[in-house]
Amino acid sequence: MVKANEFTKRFEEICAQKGMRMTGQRRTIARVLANSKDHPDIEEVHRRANVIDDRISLSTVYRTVRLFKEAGILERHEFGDGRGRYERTQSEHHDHLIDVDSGEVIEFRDEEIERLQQLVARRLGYELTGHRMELYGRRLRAEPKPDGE
Amino acid sequence: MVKANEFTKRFEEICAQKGMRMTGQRRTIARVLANSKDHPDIEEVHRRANVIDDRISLSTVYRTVRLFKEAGILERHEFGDGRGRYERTQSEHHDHLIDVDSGEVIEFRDEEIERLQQLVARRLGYELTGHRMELYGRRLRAEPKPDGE
DNA sequence: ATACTTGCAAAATCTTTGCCTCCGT
DNA sequence: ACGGAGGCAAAGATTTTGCAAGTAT
Repeated sequence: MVKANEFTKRFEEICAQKGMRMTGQRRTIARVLANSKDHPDIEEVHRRANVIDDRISLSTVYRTVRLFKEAGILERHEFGDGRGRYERTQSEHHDHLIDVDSGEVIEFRDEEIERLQQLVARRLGYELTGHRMELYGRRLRAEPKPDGE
Repeated sequence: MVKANEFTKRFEEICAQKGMRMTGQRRTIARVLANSKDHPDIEEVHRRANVIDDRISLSTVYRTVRLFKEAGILERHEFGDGRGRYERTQSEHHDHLIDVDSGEVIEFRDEEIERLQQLVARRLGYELTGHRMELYGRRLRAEPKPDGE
């Protein structure tokens, strides 16, 4: 919730800047994404937006999410299942570890890996412009962890 | 070409083992994949297979590729464009760097990153079962490299 | 009032599946 | 001959788009 307003504010700036209109639908979708701490797919964003306003169509969610993505304030991931999963861009980049049994997604950041990726790219004659990394794993032991799904 | 026969042979073993039939289509598709050093999508596999035998349908390519994938002798990647890209499983795992300008795919392997991925997973309480890593980059300078695409 | 947005339905992609025929064993 | 395999077309799943109507500025 801390950076939620920041997300919405930044989006409003971008809208104003590009002559795009700040509509109720966009505001709602921005709010949904700003408050999402997980990685919802489009259907899920649609579902959550519809809790606030059930007159938002799936197309609009697709179109709005595309806007956010193009504005760089939203990132798209793919975690194995076919559809795209979205998450707002954070100041600190991070990667994901997916629990192959539960589907749970854990975020992490490893400076050393980040550094090595730059290095590998340079060694191959490239300037790194981005990367995707997902680790898939199975929980070790049964540490007490009450949450299901 | 070195391991091409190995791929086909292994597939024939798997077929025999599971009571699956060694058909002309499968043989052809296996041959195409065995000889592909790049990362063709299904359409491309279909196209290449049709050069050898134009009576292979797209469905069959999909079905056969799925078989290969399930048998573990073929890997599926996604390099940003929506469709799946395939490559036969190599003895040595490797990752990919995608040239964001040309789409060219460069394979590489970095032991240190591999090691760190294991470490990160374990640190988070997981046993690493797999991973996906793609670097996206832009070529530095114009080093003499004769091949275009 | 203008032109950006939306909803809806249709279309576009990529992939899977039903069904009947065909072929490997 | 039996049952797996293939071709074809239809169906699925996800995402995009055309168009007429609605709305922010």
